[in-house]
Amino acid sequence: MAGHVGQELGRPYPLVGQGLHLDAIPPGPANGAPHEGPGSFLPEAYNGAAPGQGYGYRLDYGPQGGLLEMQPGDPDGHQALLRAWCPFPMGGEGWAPPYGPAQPAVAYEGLKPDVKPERECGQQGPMYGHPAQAWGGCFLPQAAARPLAALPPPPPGPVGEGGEGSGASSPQSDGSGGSPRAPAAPGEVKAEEAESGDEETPSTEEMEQFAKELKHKRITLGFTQADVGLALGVLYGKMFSQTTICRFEALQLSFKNMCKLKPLLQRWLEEADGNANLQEVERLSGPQRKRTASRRRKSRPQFAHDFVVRVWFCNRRQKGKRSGGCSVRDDCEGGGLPFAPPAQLPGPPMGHHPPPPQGYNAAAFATLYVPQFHHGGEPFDPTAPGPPLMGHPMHST
DNA sequence: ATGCATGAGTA
DNA sequence: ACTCATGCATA
Repeated sequence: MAGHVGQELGRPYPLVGQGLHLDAIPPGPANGAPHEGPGSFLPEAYNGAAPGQGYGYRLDYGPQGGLLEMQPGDPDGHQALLRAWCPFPMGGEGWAPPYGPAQPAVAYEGLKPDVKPERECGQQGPMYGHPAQAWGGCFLPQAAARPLAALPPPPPGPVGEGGEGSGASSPQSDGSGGSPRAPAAPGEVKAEEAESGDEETPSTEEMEQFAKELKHKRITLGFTQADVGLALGVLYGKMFSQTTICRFEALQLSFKNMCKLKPLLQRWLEEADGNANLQEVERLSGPQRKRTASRRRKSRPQFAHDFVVRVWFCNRRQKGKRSGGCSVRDDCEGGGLPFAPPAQLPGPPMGHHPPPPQGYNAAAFATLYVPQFHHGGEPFDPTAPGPPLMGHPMHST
């Protein structure tokens, strides 16, 4: 379950590019409330457990974060949207943890090779003059890591791995100690590799090539290594540190490890690249419907933030009406609040956003992971007053 | 970008 | 005891 959030196969909603993109919200540090766990900027923050339904993501805008949940059958993702953020204190009135506390999750086991890697040789070969651990182990062709495409659909449940803490927590699928060595000699045992692309055990050259490409595109797209590491967490439930991404790019990981990470990074790359292209296309496709001209274009982070705030108010009004009896149509207009907002909003509304984590490139990250909202095929600004938000069920309070 | 530490898995 | 994956802290 875990480790599989956002996997394309089972992912109910696509990432940026088609309709609503809720499966990834830029993680950020908890706002205000100094508490650990959910909401804090930790890997665990992504471990929204969703036993039996949908996929969960912590939306770190609130003090306790929020669970962004997506479920099949909610094509527009409004349900998810409305559940995206809960302004109420955890456990407090109005708050019902969708799935309970985050649970320790398993790693991205899908990438664990089914077969024990077999070393073909035991020669030393610290490639690229890097760490002693570099390029250890190699696979025989049939021992290649399972292609991502063959991974089982993301079973519902906690995502990612429990906190990485300081030590490693990755499952050691191999453990075979042995002299590091480059993978199979190019061309020798990797015949059937061609068709499936790179999901098969790549050759050293391919790996180098990929690492190079990754770095290049990453930089081109404006992402930092940390961004990528975070993205993997969001997309696949297994977050990686800047260090790891850096080492991957520098080919400083064991070959086996490289093989394990490659599919994830490859997918990230495709995702990021694809999105970039899409945006370019949209940009070039001319001035379609101009958004409300007067409204300045918001940055995506701001956009997402505003949306959250907006939903909060909507829910709040709705709640008020339910108890107050007012039955006037609520158009979610920003003005004329039927009641005064709480003196202190627990989330983004009143607080200020703490600085993003080190190396976190919010702008670039948002470009790829902040959802874009569409309504009837047309993109719309959920922070704007109007129909789009209306009529959609709200998160039960 | 990398030295060092850590913890899981293995022999 | 040792290998390995990984992250933190820091240069």
